[in-house]
Amino acid sequence: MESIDKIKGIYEKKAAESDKTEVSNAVIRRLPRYHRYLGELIKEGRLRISSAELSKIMGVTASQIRQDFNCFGGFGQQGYGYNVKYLHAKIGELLGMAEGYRAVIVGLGNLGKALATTHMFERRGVEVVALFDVKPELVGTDYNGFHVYHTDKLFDFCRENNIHIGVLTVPKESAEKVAMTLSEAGVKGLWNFANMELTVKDSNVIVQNVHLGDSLMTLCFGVKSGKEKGIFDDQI
Amino acid sequence: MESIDKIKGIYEKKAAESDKTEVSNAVIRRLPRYHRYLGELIKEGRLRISSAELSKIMGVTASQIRQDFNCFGGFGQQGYGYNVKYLHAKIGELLGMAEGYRAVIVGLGNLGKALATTHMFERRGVEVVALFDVKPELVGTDYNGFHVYHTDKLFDFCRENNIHIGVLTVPKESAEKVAMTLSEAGVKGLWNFANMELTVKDSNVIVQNVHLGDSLMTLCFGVKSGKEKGIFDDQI
DNA sequence: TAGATTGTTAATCGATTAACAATC
DNA sequence: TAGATTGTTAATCGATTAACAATC
Repeated sequence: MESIDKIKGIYEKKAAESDKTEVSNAVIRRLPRYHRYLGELIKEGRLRISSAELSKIMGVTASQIRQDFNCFGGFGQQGYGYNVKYLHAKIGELLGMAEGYRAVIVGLGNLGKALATTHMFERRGVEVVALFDVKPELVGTDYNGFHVYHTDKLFDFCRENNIHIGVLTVPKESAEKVAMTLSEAGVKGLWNFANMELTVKDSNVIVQNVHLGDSLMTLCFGVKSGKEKGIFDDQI
Repeated sequence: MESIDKIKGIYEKKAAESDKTEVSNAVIRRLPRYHRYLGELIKEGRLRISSAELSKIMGVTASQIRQDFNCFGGFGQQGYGYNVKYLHAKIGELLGMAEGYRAVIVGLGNLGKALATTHMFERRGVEVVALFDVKPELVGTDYNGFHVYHTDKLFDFCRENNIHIGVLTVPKESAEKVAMTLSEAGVKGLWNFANMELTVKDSNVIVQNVHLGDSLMTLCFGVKSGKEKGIFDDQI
């Protein structure tokens, strides 16, 4: 009896794993880039494109493009290629652009301001709901149409407003504390610009660290080693 | 005669390739992270560390650490481990921190200001020499101790001041033109924050694109797919 | 139908991990 | 010397590329 349950358990686990559609990180990290290029093609009025042509534009192999898209089921049609708009929409969906995610930006220094000013979030279906800072001259004001709250209010605000994403543009020293607050308030993703790696215990929170300094160093390495025309893309 | 020259050519090419010390991109991209962690260890007063302990701290395998460092020759000592300060210094050297690179920031919006304000550059041995913008209210002023020139002066300035790195925080529309100017003025590396991929023809220039939007999208994907505690690191 | 191009399997390549001999 | 830990080779794993049958 016991051993049958065990075997059943193993099978169920296997099934669950397999329909988890385990897509490799390598593929995931390429999705935003596909999305950008397809957006450009739409602007240019292109209706369809083959993996061969897209591969030339993007500087990757056609094989890789077809493999990548096939991780998520067929987006194309034999003999025709891919419908640009459809593919663009599908990848956008995969990336969660249609989920209506809501974000707060914590830390309104120059970087926080820069992020609050671009259209980066709205263009990707993420709504910035509020800004947070501790500086008395900022708290209570509006910036670019967003209200600035004191960071004391962060926990309650996120609880009450169903916030999915917290953007950390605070100084290194307060990053860990803010991350903790956000995670306890139920936020699901942290976009971390503080120059340190967060150790969030809550296993429901995922952290995306942005290390601009690392990017600069990689560029310096390239300059030093005099790489022939190299184009690096930052990602993850 | 011709065929002998041909063969000779092939051999010379092979030799040149082999002493190019071809280090994989995967390794290069990990170097800044090693450097950061070693910096932390120095702050903590650690004098030596084994690959085993470092692997625990950084969440990678000890094998990988030893392989990575060995791409550049032995930095450690059997039975002892690695001298933290020495290793930190060596990796810094590899990354070009001691090269005395000089940079200009072009585009003094919020992002340009953010970069001009952090100590990111000086901490990595890169000197910011000047800022550039086209806005009349900025041109001729100083920002955070750096002089702001009109972008018209970019070409001459870079020529005359031996600038290695150009930071592009200009709007998308002007990015391509600024990149061209910088590359013609002899700049060796472009750090591109404009939300587009540059096509620089000059094969002596390397471009590092920073796509913050891609990073945000990757985070959204993670949130959507409800990845169990995942920590992504942005890089290249 | 013939031509084009995907979806998908097989082959290759490269990167990571494991193992262990060298050596401090 | 014995113990520790690297440097390095071999084994494994995963990702990319090539090839081609399926099919629009």
